[in-house]
Amino acid sequence: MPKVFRVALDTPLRRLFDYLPPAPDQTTFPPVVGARVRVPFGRQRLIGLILEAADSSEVPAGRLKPILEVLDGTPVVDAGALALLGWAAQYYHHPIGEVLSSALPKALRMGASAAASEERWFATAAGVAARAHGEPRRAPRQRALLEFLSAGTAATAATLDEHHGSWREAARALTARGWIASAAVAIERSAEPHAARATGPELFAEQHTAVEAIGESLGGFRAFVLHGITGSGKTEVYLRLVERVVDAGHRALVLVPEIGLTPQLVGRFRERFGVPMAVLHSALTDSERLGAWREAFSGHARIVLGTRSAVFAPVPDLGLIVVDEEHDSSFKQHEGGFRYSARDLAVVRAQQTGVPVILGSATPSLETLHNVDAGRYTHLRLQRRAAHAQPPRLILLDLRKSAMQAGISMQAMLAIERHLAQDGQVLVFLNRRGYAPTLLCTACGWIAPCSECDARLTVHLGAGRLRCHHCGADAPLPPRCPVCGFAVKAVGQGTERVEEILGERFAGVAIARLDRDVVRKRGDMEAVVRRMASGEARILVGTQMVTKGHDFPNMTLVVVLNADQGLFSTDFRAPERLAQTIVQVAGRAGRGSRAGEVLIQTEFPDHPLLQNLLAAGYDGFAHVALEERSLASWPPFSRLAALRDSAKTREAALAFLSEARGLVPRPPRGVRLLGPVPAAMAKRAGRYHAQLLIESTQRARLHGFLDAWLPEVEGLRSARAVRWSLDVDPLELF
DNA sequence: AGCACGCCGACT
DNA sequence: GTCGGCGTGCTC
Repeated sequence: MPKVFRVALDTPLRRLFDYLPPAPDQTTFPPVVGARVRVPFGRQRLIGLILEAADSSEVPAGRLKPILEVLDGTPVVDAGALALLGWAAQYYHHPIGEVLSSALPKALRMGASAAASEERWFATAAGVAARAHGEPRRAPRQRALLEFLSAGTAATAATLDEHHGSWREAARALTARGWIASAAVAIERSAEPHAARATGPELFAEQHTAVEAIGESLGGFRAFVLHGITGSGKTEVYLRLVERVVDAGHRALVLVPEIGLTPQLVGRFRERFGVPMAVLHSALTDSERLGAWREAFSGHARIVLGTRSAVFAPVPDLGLIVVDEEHDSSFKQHEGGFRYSARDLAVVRAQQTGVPVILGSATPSLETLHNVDAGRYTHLRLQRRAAHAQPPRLILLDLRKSAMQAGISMQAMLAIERHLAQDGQVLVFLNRRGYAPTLLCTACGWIAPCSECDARLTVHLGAGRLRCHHCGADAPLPPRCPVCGFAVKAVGQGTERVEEILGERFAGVAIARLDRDVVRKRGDMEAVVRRMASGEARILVGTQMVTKGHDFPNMTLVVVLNADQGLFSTDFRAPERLAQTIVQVAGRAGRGSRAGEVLIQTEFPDHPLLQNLLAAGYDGFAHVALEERSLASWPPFSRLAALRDSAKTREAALAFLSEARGLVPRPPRGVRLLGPVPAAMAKRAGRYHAQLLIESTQRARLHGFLDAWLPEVEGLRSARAVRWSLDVDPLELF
């Protein structure tokens, strides 16, 4: 046996810890790489993962402690998963222990068994003998239970529930006398026969070409961009390929954005395939998550479908990875310590595993399109819409020349009226929830501020509250100005107010709203979707949430109330986000046989971005945007990392980053440090935020620099006074 | 990150 | 006289 085991622990320390083998004992498994261990750590006992076995340690022998217990007989993290997690730890410059722990469900980190097991009850030899003598004589329930357990094989709790009602008390009494016992037994799942499954629709030529191209690559790595306009049938392409993979006895991993993992999508997969599926998303409870992980780990699930963190799910004999809506920002973890891109890691995983990966989107990210240009990804297009669907017509409405009613122009109102009269449904898109973004005093000009953020409080009229959308602060809506006592008024529009205005204007027409305030719990979103699908509601008002997933064949008009947020942002990604949002929301129109109309309200109808998007579509936009990125040397033509921090004062936040920068008065060739600067919204939730950008045109240079620099940054005294984090490939810059 | 140890203010 | 503030140091 190796003399020491190197263990990764869930601490921010960037190193492994060496332990001696456990004392010989029947209760512990032999230690192997990939198994969990319980170890002493300072005064604590932690669960970690064995990453290496070695014959010697740098640590003086006297300081080494033995492993207390090995929790797994076989690795819970196999060599393939370790390779991916190791890659991620290096690339995102994050401690391996924390990276590993983000890949394992909480229940496993707490010591739960990796294999599903269930409690089984059986009669002991003493029990069988006792029963033969007619025991127990005076307890009929106990006698019935003992008789039942003596007769057959070990019974599950479910079986006993069925035959003996409330049997637990009798079981306790029999257990006390040593006549019966229970044990946790691993659940053995028989391979389920492939149930009958639905056959898909016939493929269009383009879909067929895509399926064939990707199908030919099964068995080896290749990255495909499935670039298909909304309604062109990307999902059908995924389904066909997943089918091939599953039929060949392999397994598929499908990643979807946070909001995209709807019961609708899960239902579509379930209907299609009569095979077990594991579904992983953020709304699961710890035990549900453990259950889904076990389904994946055991190989019982043939398809693993999940959001961001599912990229780390165990999938034995993986044959294909799909990333749907690859441009979606929810694939990038942007909070907490370990900030990774599940889309990028999916490509790495596919490469390491030697399987194809499909990145699907109607609006691929510029990074992805750049990879196409560079020849790294294969571009497959779906340009035809299903059935006889026509592409929607996009029209800019000049707000400067329009009479307005609470943010809605007269032309838009008339168009809504017209489409309703023709039995169409209407989508009104506004990326701002609540009733109004501002509460203003009409006398003294006071504006309700958040005391903890550099932001205004949003009016939520229905709830009668003022809320901060940045820190969650929540206060009653004041009836009068707290400063001068005069009347206050809500200024500007949110979805709640738009719903109200449209309700007044189109009395008798049912209106549905879809935003984070409406969708609070499971099933809320489906309820809204059902109201629209049934035709009961005919106008849908919503935020970003409406851009994902749902098809309303009767939706003939889309109104974008405000396209201007983002036209003049300092964030270099703002135009990309705006173009994606407009194209995605426009794609909601006209999916049936009727042509759709899309009205975009703007004060800047001549803005090149909008003009270009209308004239040349998303492709034209992307082409120009990539040129601009290239000229300015922004990603994907350079690589970025952001060192961010927050502190109780602005000075402290800036001081740490300045010191960090001061460590390298002359950065290495090809690496630039930009900042530090306060964040755009410097104060958030009572803390001051700032950031320092690190830029390089070459990835290797950037990472080489970070490798050398970060340990020094970590050691700074001022690092203790702030909360800091490193974000590699940041999406949001300010 | 935890969790200790270690010295200086307001309370039973 | 103690309870407790968070500065500093360590974890195989």
